[in-house]
Amino acid sequence: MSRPQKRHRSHGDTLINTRQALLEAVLELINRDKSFDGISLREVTREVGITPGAFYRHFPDMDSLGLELVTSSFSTLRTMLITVRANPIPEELIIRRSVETFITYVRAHRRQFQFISREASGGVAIIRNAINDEFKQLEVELASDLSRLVSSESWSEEDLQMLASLMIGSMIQIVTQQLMGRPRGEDDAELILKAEKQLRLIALGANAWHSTSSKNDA
Amino acid sequence: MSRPQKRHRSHGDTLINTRQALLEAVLELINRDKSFDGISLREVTREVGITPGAFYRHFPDMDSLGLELVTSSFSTLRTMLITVRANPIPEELIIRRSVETFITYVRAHRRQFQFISREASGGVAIIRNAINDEFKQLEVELASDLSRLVSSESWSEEDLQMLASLMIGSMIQIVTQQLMGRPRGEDDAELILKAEKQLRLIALGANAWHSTSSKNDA
DNA sequence: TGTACATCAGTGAACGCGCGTTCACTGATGTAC
DNA sequence: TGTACATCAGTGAACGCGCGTTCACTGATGTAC
Repeated sequence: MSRPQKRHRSHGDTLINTRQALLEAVLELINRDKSFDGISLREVTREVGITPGAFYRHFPDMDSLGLELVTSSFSTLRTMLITVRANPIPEELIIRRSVETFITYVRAHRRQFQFISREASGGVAIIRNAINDEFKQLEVELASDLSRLVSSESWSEEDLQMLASLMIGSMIQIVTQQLMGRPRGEDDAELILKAEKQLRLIALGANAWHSTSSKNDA
Repeated sequence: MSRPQKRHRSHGDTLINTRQALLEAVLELINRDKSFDGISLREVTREVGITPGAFYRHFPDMDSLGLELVTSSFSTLRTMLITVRANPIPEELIIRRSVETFITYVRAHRRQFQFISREASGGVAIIRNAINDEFKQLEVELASDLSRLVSSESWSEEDLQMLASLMIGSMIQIVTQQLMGRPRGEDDAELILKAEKQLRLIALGANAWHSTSSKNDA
């Protein structure tokens, strides 16, 4: 009924919404095959439907917006990991359940993971470093979790980090494939199976680890 | 003695050199923290020292140049893999030697690997896809190599692909860390050791694979 | 050895366009009285 | 309930700049005679 009516939103209420819309606009543009480095401030505001100048009411520059995306995306990822850990896991199904939860989350937050995948080795150093710090942090946390599960007698902290890094690295790899590749034969179900198998193989390797590692260290 | 003398190079001789210089200029800009998506044609010609229009004497557009970089970078990578395979490997040292060769090559061709790492999940779809096709190809080749090494009785082709993918994926991960991270504690020697350990753990997992995988497939 | 001609990498000027940033402004909302 | 004022998200015009692409041109080199 009311005609378009010039925007001029007020403070308080819609401030947060426009801010959010700016963040989501960047994710949307990433999803449309841009890299953060190649997205212009004007594109972002155009996507949201505000004038370029209005951007500065919310962020001092694009980098700040990017850093906030890193924080919020990893916050989503952490929420997921808490879910995985919280469930009392029926022993042998731990890998299967973890992978399923993981993939479900990735599907539900597709664009955030796409952002992380793409910018983890992207061209903007400040964002790339922020992402890799977060990953490093996750590895430390996982290593600490593993130290409780594994026959801890002689797993050095270094080896646990290595194992955690291998596990997380493999999952990143799989997710990146899921998010970036064109269909190309492989579909989601196949990737879930592949992720499961890779983790299972790593777990087998971990079991065999200490019976042999010292032997080979000649 | 002779003063600068306007360029106007001739055909035949320096054609190839300028072409090469354009390719290398892009690698140089990638190395200076840009993504391919964010590099302009003018930046590239400025780097080489020719006028923007002259670019078109060598490539129809930036994408074509990028695709040629993919091809030539993977050609380097293949050369390396042939080296790794050609050496008669003294049994137990296969992993150690392979990792050493790998890291040495990466160091020697730093900027090509940087390009591949960055653009494998970058914002330019045509280049991203070209890179991932090359990786897929490498996985197929490695799987074929592995089928000769492994007690081949009951390794399915699918499982071999999974194993190859895990191995190559881990190495990409390590290399990306080597090329993209700031120093941040970890130095090269540590990464070599980590890569070695990860491959050794994967190899252990592979050895244990078939005694258990069917059990768990309930 | 000398001359005429073809080739073609590179020049430099021009074009219209989208960029980031600034700034005085508008007008809807919230608050104080 | 009504009025005056402060707040501040968003406007719209302007700026100088770097962009990709085009085009007629220049001049060094290679080739034919």
